[in-house]
Amino acid sequence: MANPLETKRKLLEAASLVVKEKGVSALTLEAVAKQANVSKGGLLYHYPNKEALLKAMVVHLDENFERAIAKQIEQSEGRITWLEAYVAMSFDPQHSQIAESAGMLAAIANDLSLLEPLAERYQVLQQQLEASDLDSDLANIIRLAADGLWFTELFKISPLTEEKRSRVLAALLTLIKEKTND
Amino acid sequence: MANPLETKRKLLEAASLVVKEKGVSALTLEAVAKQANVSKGGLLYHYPNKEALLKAMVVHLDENFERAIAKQIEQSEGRITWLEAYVAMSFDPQHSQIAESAGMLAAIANDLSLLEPLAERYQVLQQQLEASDLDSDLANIIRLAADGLWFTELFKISPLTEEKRSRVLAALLTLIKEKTND
DNA sequence: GCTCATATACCGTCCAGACGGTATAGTGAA
DNA sequence: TTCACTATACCGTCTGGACGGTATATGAGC
Repeated sequence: MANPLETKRKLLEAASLVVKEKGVSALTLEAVAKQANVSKGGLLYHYPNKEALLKAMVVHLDENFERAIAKQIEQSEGRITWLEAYVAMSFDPQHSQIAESAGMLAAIANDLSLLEPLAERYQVLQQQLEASDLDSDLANIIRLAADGLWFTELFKISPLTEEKRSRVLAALLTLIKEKTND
Repeated sequence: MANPLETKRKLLEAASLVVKEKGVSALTLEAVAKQANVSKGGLLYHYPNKEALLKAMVVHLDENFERAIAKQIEQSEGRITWLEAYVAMSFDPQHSQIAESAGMLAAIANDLSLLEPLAERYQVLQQQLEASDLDSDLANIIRLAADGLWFTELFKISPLTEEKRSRVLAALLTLIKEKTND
């Protein structure tokens, strides 16, 4: 104990777990504290109010996503582009089901403005897009398709089967390759 | 008075307005009743509990969307396909900002399972898609892109300018036309 | 055409419980 | 002594919803 960063991480993960298992409406300070094996006072020591906790969840989600993309690009030693990594990431069941997306749900439930850090980040992503060799409109379409899949899966309203999913992913990646530099 | 359907409609619209203006967390029975100029008891008479109200909101959203698509197809006298109408609908600022989308936010906040009617409907939409003349993977991509735009706008995390928006829409429609029947 | 019962469409109040947040006293490690 | 907590008690507020009451409409029986 006496490691504040570790405790904070524990609290964030606990919060995500609560949302994942019991839904956003069950995300109370007490529930999070209990899940993290921390007292309510302890939780409030690190996050002075609920909003601070929610903000941290959103930031955490964003950082995770970006870290994952960067890692993919790095591992490929520069052979895949940012857009490809973004698409692949969005289609990765492992990632799209990751508990951190709970932060998004929680933010929506409590206050849409909590998503603002995400919106800011999106503007940077948009610049990445425009800077790519791809036709800008097509790049946008592809990005939106990736987002569409991510959202529909998050809300469980996508009827895409596992097989169709990977076919669509392949089609998207082909589209990127085909249209680059012409 | 004494027109239950009218009152129900009023309540649904009031609920959407509350969400739109004050956010999901402000969607209380009292707030809705007040906005609709109905007593709380009156609200409870029509929707016996909060969940019933939320369900009605989701169904309302779904019906509106489908009606709008059907109308578009009808007005074009069969010259535009279902997918085209779907895409156009999703890109229509008028519609994407329509208050009814509030039902979705409210459902997310309270219980994701309230979105189930939407999920069922999506399966029908999916069949419409597969039945089109378009290559199935491409059709899915286009549909996902439309969804992606809708969601990112709903959550206000899309940096697409008005101009870029219409360019992307045009590109999507061209894509549909180009690839139909080859 | 009048009476009376019943159903519909509400109104307004009240309450138990939950929740966010505060306060306080104490503990154990560095 | 300070940091990083634990444990518990408590407060004020809000919320869903139960409840009892009321006005109007409908319709049956005479």
